[in-house]
Amino acid sequence: MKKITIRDVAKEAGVSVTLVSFVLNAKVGEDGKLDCPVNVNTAARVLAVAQKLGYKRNNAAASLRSGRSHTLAVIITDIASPFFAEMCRNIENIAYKAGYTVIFASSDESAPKFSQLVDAMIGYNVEGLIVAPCPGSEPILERMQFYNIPTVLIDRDVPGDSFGRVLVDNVHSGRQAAEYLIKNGSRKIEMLSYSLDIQSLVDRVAGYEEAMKDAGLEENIRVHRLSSSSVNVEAEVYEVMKEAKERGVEAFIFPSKRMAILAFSAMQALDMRFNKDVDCVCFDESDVYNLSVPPIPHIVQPLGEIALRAFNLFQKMLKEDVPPEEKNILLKTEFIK
Amino acid sequence: MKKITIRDVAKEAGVSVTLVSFVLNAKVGEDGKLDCPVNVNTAARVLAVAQKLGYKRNNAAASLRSGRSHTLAVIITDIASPFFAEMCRNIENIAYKAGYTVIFASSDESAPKFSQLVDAMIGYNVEGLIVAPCPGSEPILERMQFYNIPTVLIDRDVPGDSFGRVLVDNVHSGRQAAEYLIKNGSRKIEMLSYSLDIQSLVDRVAGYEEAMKDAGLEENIRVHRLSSSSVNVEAEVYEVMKEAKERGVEAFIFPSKRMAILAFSAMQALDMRFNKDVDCVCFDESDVYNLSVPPIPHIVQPLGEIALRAFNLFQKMLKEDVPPEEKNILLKTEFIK
DNA sequence: TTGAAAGCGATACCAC
DNA sequence: GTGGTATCGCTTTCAA
Repeated sequence: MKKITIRDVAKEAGVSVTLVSFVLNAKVGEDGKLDCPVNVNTAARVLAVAQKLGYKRNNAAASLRSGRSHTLAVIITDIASPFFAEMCRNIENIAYKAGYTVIFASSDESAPKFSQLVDAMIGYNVEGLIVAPCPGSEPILERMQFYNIPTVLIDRDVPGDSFGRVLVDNVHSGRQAAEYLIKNGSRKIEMLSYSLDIQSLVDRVAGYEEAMKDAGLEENIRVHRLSSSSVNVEAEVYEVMKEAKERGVEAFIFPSKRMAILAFSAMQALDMRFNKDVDCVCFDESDVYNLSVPPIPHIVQPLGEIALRAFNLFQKMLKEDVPPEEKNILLKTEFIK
Repeated sequence: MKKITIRDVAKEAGVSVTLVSFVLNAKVGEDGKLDCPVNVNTAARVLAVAQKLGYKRNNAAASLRSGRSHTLAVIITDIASPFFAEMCRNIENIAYKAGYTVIFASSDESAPKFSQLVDAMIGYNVEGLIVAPCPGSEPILERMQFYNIPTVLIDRDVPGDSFGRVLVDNVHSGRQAAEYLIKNGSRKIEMLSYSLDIQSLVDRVAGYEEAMKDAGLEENIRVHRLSSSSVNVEAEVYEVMKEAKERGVEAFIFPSKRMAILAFSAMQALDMRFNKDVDCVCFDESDVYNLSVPPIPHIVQPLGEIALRAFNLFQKMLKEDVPPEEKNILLKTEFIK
């Protein structure tokens, strides 16, 4: 009921609060011994008393005094998206092992909410921020810079050379998808995309086009751009697939999970079968990919590595000035067969 | 760069720190006016100065002094599970509107990690905990009680009458599934489950059995219990489905997403088609359910409502003693056609 | 090795 | 309405 403070422990152990603080903050060295200028016996006694009394450090007080919070903020656009959820889990695990607590939040793609969140995080004295920026977040991210809080971008880029970045090479992933299909014998390979300029999709398309050119299949390049705003994307995709069937398209690249699912629905209606009538490579992760036999090959972001690199970069930025070449990390995607 | 404190604001505005604190903490009344004993002009000036200087409250200091943190902890078993991810998102949204920050963490079904997390949360002075307990968490949850921190259980139950609970009626959901299939004309309705005693599955099975009895189909009750530990569940499920096909089973209930996917894979291999050869009702949420036409009916937990009820219950418990009948909330599942 | 005492930045109490 | 100041629990000099 009553909170046990460092004073209670000190009194009970018959030492000063200073000693208690020393002992409680000492790191255990490799030899298993406490790394602090305190008599081992005293230290042991303090530890025992703290345990007995059920002492819990008051982080607010510690943070206030020391200026450190051992807290990392992660703001993504949508924690309910499987990609980000898995990302959060990875970051949390890594951070946890390093003694950090992580505060997650979703911006919901809203700049005002993002702004409020950033303020809240500053108020929490977070030591760093890992963020998937939403549209309009550039000026807000400047605030982190003002407070000198190391900030690492993931998933999406925004300009600014103070940020760290851990992004994936989407051009390469588009290439990877196309090359796989080419190697598998397809020639007429087409791609779905949005008419919107979403950078990751633009890059994937570019990679696809490069690979097609390299294979001398330049004439077969064809990208179907869906008007993502349309209420009737289903019909649009259906038309694309129907026409593709008539034209004898051999393979498709679906650069997002959403598009893949739309396409599969259409294919089902058109009685087109994966691996028989048409080959394909998808992106992201979905139960649907693993349902068919053989599973549908897909390309995923290396989540674990993004998380690890982002956290390590944050820690490095916290400690020292990191040169630009180390602050911009570009990872390759993973191809899952 | 330099942190702006309340003193800086006070000095710049030519008032005392007390006034600044009053103004900055005042709630805006319905009339848009600040609800505090401060001259409106002074208040406006203070607000303007704070804004100009870019003042951000130091939560650590505020929390230390006031004992309040406006922070809610949410510990679930796995933040990467879509169910929990969506749950977190809902809780975060609701809590955010109420002025709370949420700290999420996953226990990974590990009691020791859960214990560490709980200690960390206590150290953060969280005002409440919403938790999906993992096996072995009972004694750890007692600690929250010791510190008088309102605790609300979701998804799974553990004994203890100090906790709040927002759970779903799984017996009812099993019944719902069976009744739907019966109404749709099936008689030979069977169910997959695990040999393990997972309470939610046990309840769903019970509901199924009740509904079958009520419909006079007692003899058709059949529950296939998979040895969940088996490395070869796929083969096990395949056998069940194959044999079911031979016996002419008309419908299946798959009480978890995992089982549904296993079953669909097997069905594909056996050339059994949903809605044609066999009807079914699944649980949880998956892309797979929406792929087929018509979509596969499934039963989901009412996420938004669980989140809302859990948060409201936490707030109520924080303010006052809540009678047991209000502390135990049982919700109905949602049937999605 | 040990301890006394000075703050960290806010809030809360009390006096004006 | 307004302001002075003790205080929350801890870390951090500095001195012994």
